[in-house]
Amino acid sequence: MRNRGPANVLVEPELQEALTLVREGLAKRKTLFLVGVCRVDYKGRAESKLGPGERVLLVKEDGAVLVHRPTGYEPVNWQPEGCLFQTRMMDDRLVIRAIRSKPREVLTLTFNQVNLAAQLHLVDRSEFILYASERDMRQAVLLNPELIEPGFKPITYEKKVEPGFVDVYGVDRDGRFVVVEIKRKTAGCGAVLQLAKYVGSIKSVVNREVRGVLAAPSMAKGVQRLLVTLGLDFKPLDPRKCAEILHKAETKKLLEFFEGRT
Amino acid sequence: MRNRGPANVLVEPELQEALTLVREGLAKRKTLFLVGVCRVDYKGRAESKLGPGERVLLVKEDGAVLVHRPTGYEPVNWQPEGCLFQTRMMDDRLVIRAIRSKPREVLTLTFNQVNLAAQLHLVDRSEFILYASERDMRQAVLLNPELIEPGFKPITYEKKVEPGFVDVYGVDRDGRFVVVEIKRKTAGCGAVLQLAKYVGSIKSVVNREVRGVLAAPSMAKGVQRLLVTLGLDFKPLDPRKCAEILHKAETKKLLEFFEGRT
DNA sequence: GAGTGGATTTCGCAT
DNA sequence: ATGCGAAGTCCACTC
Repeated sequence: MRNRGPANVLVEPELQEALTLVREGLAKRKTLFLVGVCRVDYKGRAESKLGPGERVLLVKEDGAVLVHRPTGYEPVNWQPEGCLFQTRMMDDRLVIRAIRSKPREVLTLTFNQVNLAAQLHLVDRSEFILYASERDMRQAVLLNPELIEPGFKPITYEKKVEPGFVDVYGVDRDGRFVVVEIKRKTAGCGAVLQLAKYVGSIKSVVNREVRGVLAAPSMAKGVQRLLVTLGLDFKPLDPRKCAEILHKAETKKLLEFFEGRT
Repeated sequence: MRNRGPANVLVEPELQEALTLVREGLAKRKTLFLVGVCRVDYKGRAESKLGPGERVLLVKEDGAVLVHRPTGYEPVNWQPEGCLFQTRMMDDRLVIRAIRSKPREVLTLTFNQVNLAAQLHLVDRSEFILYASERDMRQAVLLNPELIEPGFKPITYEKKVEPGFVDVYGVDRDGRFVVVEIKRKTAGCGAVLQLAKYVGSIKSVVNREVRGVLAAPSMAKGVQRLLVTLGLDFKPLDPRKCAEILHKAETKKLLEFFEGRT
């Protein structure tokens, strides 16, 4: 039943056996999975206590720790990547301690019983692609300014002005200042008012014409009227297209990197 | 090797076997654990793609889903509690789909290979106690206003005033308005200035005396002088004691609930 | 149901 | 290092 195949798995092991597996896994930087009855104590930025119960412990290859109860999206206790470990038997219990130094935080699990223990080496090199975060859309606009309009030249982004942060700030083909407000999804009145505030704020400083462009996949109903009233422009911007642009740029960068290496 | 003991565990199963275990686990509302090579696709508020690689899938008893890569605190993809599942074989691959209705989000895992599959029923009834979040401390003050001072009567909390939000707002034994600013840890100058701003803001509105009380476990050095200068008060407030108060209140509520039922 | 603020938020980037 | 804003944030709670 034990130590079979590439996955090192123990079912209903003695605590001492589990300890051996845990130590080996930590030493080899493998992914650890432990299910059993444990107490959990955390002390650091805050302090928490959790009495005995059956939980799932996941220790990742980078030292991240997750303790999950049988319900809920969030871990009940955790430790971010890069922490150090102590393991030992104490009073017939298996104690696993994960220590983070900055800030100082200690997470202690005390197992009375282990039902399942596994030590796994996971190979995972694929790239994760998320379409359509606002940040990505801004990046795409900076890479391909013509997404806004022909001749648009970005100057800065996340520019701080009085009411907040301008997504992208630049000049158009005629040299007029342009404030671009990007929204990941259908732009509502809030986005327009925000843009108008930025335009007004910059206008009052530079004392010449400033255009405002709202870039979003679509507008909520009534927003167009508001835009027209305030003299602002709208430019449809597809999050997925933005993601493609970024993906291509990333691929190009990788290619250049490897060209530079060969 | 299979279906042994209380934990139903499969090591290096055929996909069809894994499917059976997954379906049984979902039907019986058990905790599911799957390790294997899979693709992950998400579509909902955003959209993401992740090519093949070895990952850990955790499905909890309330339908929460977590997909973890071998590194990092956060799941690469997930689904909050309460989602529905579809499972099937397609082109010799095991497909697990977790669907959330509001907002509409679909998470699809396509396994080429399963290295480890487990179906577990976890019993976990212990109460999780977190000492000292600011929110908990505020709650403790509302439950036991004498933590601030004898005769203190809270009126509202999280009261919006010009510069931000007042933690607790009330009247003292003499009917004077009191603004309470709670800090979870040693209060610095920032807390005092924040409190002073709130006091000033409210004073300008009500046009009579307003006291300010800083409630925190301790003060940073120099803070006392600042408090005295600004005419504000300090009240030591122990986060752990607050946690105890909340714990007792919760217990009392439970008792009342069960009394009401019998 | 929408909106607001906290979180042991984490994460990433800019200063 | 520090600070700030975004996040498929989640989560609890008010309106």
